[in-house]
Amino acid sequence: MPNIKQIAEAAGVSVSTVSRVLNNHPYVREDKRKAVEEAVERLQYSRNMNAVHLVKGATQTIGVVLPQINNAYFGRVVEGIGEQALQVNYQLMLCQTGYRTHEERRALHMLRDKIVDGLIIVSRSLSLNQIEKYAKYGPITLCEEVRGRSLSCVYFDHYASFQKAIIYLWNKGHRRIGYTVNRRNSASSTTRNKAYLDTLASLGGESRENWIFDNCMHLEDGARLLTKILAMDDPPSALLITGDQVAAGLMIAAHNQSVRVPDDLAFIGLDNQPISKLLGITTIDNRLNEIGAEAFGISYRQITKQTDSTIIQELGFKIVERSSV
Amino acid sequence: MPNIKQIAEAAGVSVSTVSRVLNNHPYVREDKRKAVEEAVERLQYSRNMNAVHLVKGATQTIGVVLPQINNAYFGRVVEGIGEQALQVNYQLMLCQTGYRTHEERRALHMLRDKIVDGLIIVSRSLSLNQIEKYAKYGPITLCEEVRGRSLSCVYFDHYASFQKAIIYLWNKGHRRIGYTVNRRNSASSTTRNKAYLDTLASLGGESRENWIFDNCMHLEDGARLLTKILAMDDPPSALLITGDQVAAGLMIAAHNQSVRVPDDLAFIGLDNQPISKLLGITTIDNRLNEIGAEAFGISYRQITKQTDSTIIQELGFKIVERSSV
DNA sequence: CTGTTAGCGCATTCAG
DNA sequence: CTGAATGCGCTAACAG
Repeated sequence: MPNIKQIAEAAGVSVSTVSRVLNNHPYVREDKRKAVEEAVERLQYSRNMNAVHLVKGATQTIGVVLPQINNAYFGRVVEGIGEQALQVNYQLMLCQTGYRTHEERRALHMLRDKIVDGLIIVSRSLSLNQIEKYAKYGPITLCEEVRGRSLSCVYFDHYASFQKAIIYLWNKGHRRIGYTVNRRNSASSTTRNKAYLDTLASLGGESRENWIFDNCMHLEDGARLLTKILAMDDPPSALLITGDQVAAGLMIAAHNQSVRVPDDLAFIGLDNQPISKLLGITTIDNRLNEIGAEAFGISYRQITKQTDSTIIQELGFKIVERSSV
Repeated sequence: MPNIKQIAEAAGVSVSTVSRVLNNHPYVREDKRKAVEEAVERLQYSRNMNAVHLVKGATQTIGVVLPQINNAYFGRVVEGIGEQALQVNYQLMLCQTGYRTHEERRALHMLRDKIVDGLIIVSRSLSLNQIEKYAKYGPITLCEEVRGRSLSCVYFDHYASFQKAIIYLWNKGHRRIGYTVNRRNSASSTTRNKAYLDTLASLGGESRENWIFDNCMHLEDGARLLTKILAMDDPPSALLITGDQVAAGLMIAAHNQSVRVPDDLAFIGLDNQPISKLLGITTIDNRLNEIGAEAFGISYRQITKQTDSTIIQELGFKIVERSSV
């Protein structure tokens, strides 16, 4: 592998001239440019980007932190990030954490150690305090609502969406409303719980602790959920399911066990995944692709100094009516 | 951000000594080591990994090339890759290509330009000839059968699995057997077509061009497929569906339209995804996670020079009997 | 328009 | 066990 110096020699110019043609600078005489291009071609030269990264102090790479890549929810978000990254020639470094704080910290270190120029944290275990410590090394964007910190974020309003969904169920006649969460102690779960309690209180409805179901993340969890509900003395008549995968699992299991939807059990999903359409599940479209796309946009603008302050961006949502309620 | 030189000064030692403690070298006097560690702590020092990458000529990063990340098939493979990478402290660079050769080439350039130490190509559009040109820059591993080239691979036997599945359907009494493919002109599709023709010929069965359905990749494609089949004069009675997402879409659509499975239409899926279990779809378990894990292992061994020659590895598969046949 | 030169930050010989 | 010196490959300021 030749280096820039050898190209310079071969072309009979200086290294700076080579660098100039490599970087498409103007003000290079045409014959010298040709000579360099010829030498590059002949010697099969290619830049060592690590040297470029070192001298530029940037890598054109942003890190994406998420618990697992093989997941419909995260997949959509990353897809959104990836599409935007492509547009501006940025690379994506994937950090699969499994919600282990050790791995999340490793990702943060990549920012500190200049392996990535910025970080998008799609979901996390680490506290915001821990994360914020690394903000001085580069822009960090979270996919959840974060205020009053040196962290940017893009999110959709969990509170409002829950509220709207509960009212929707209420207006359809449901009075025994429950919901599922992915992890009970996550930031969004806290918000949702508040929305649940507030909204039912304001409607004069009842909320029950045992109508809240934890650890619902995957398809199988939906099937498990049905089993649990069927065994209850006081089952809810309607559920907010935070994720269409779980909703799909629930729908299929209901079918298998001849539980009628929505008559015996009604529910509303989340994410508007393709499967919810096929199964006729009423869901909330929260524009996951856009969340990813915006998260990248924010990081990018900050990296390229188009803006200095942290950015807080909320995206809208809407209920997609189908036939599970 | 301090650099190694400033740490050396602060600790009253030379840069080489700092470098030694940073890299856990033996033969550093305890008091000097302490002094360095103290300085690192106090000045909040962290290495600029780009400098390390430059001097070491490696980045501990491998690139993963795939058309789209938001996909159950690729998700499983990447998950397998990621888990292994974590074990040995390697990073993953994601290259979402959308099967655009331009983007695939960009990934190849990352190898050439020393951004990544190796490449795993999960699926591609580019020809093997094009890809092979880059093998001199670092190990490239494909997730498909490739022989007689300077490329490694890990795969499961499409031919044998198709053969076995067809015989399985045949033994269940089916005589009108068709199949679906993702992209008609991909490497695996060619192999499958051969297996289809060979096996049916050897059984004395019939194979028909219009029993082969192209562009079947996603859930929705399964629903579309059913519509197509229902409109045929001579529909197949059984199908090999190359992907459980498509099989799931087909199953759900069949349910919605009161098509009885397996009586009116039987089929066997592929990938043994969670949804196939829930829907009772007979499928082929081709160990996608392991394909990813092995692909990483191969790359890793080659990068670390534990082996020199290209590696060709085949993984087994088995039919998982459920109730769609 | 072009070449010289001084770094970017670190690892690593080679003497001692 | 330690430090001085060299080089990894490239960019950019500077002087011409």
